[in-house]
Amino acid sequence: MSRSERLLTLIQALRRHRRPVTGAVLAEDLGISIRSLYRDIATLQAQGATIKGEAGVGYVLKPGYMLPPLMFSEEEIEAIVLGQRWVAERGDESLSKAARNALAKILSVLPPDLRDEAELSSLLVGPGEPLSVGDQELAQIRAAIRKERKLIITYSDKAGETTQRTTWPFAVGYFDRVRVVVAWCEMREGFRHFRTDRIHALEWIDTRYPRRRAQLLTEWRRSEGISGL
Amino acid sequence: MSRSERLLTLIQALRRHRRPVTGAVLAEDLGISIRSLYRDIATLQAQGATIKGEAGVGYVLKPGYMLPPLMFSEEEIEAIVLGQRWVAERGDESLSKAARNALAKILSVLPPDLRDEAELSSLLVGPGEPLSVGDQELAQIRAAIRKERKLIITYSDKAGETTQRTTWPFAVGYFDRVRVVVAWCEMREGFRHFRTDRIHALEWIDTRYPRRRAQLLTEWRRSEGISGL
DNA sequence: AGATTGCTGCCAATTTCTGGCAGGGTTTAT
DNA sequence: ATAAACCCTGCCAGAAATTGGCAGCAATCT
Repeated sequence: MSRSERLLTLIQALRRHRRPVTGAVLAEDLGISIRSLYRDIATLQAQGATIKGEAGVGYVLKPGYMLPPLMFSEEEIEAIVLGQRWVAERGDESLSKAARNALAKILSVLPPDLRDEAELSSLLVGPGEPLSVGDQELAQIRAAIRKERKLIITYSDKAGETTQRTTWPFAVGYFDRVRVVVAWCEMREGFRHFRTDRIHALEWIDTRYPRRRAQLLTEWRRSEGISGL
Repeated sequence: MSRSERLLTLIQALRRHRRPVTGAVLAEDLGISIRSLYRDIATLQAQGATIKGEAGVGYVLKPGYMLPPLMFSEEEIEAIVLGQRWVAERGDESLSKAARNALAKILSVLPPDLRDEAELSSLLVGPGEPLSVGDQELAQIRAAIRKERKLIITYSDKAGETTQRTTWPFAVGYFDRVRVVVAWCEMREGFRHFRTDRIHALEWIDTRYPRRRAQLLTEWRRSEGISGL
């Protein structure tokens, strides 16, 4: 196994363990000595991987995605740049920032001539309608989704009636003018859609909901007759 | 210089030359022997780079972007997935395909557990308004922009008057419901915006327009009072 | 036909990588 | 406070990979 392959294997090994892992265990996994492991960790860190090593504890990998070298066509890069510009323009503040960071990371590794090319990429995103109310809460909602946490929301439906519901949020739909939270509603015992601009209040309760997000998503898709992706 | 650095340098060296370059020249550039160069080329090809070598001619790199290993945070990957889904949904056919390919490339290199996570990413893009007319031509327009070629368009303005104009297209703006081609108009001697759904006919003439795309873009930005990006 | 160039196998010299050791520093547990 | 576990670095000899030269074949261009 080449060294560069091994580095990817190391990332995956780190990811498998949620709790801190000692270097000795990782070295055993990879079939290398501790000394080499330290060198590999250092190399990964130099490449931008966020591996934290604590004396007396072990290593933890800050959740993230390490991508190996990749080749994209011109048009694929155009699609990526355009997509990130759209998210930067239309996403909530936190997601927008992530999009700008991701784009900056990609651009920063391109040779200067290509970077200019991509920065000046000719695909532009027009400003959207002013952000609908409730966009600030979107970051919170996305966090709840990622952590599979229950969310109590105060919601006004189309008829104007306001209710308070405990929900299991698992997706956000981005439409041109509105964002919609897709969730299981405990009150109605069914899937419900909530426009973010009709959500008045959000309460995060630190309780994990009893189902897996992915499973809810596929079930909801089936119930709505939406094919995969 | 480590080998992996050198491989990136090689990509850049290949890109600088538009015409085929012989291995001997590249080896000279990098300060390595021909023999090692052949090995480096093979390694890059194995990593997905599209380098074509023809006996008696030399090497050419199919235009594209080679990215070194990159680390993204969870949120950054969410932004990328969402962005590509948006482009896949809203872009013209060719760009949409590029977005799907780019996404597939990224997903394919993730370890299985993360791939599921990303595939099932909870950020969804709603279907847009039905694609405005003229979307088929967008791929052509983008190609003209990339190659800095003149474009003769038959256009109906807001008042309904139809004219034929020779234009130098340099950007496309993506709005919620319309796409707008930004171009220098020879007839009006100024920057003009053309909604794609009001373009009736397109004629590609294989003449390069006399200005650089990037320069047109920055000038147009200044004239419109738009800050960079 | 001859020149140019891509491409592969082989092998010795060179360079890099590796693993063990020794020692220092920090955190956790007792 | 002491001990144990662990991260981290420098050093060095042995192991492994890389490199460059050579020889030879195939495809392409003039």
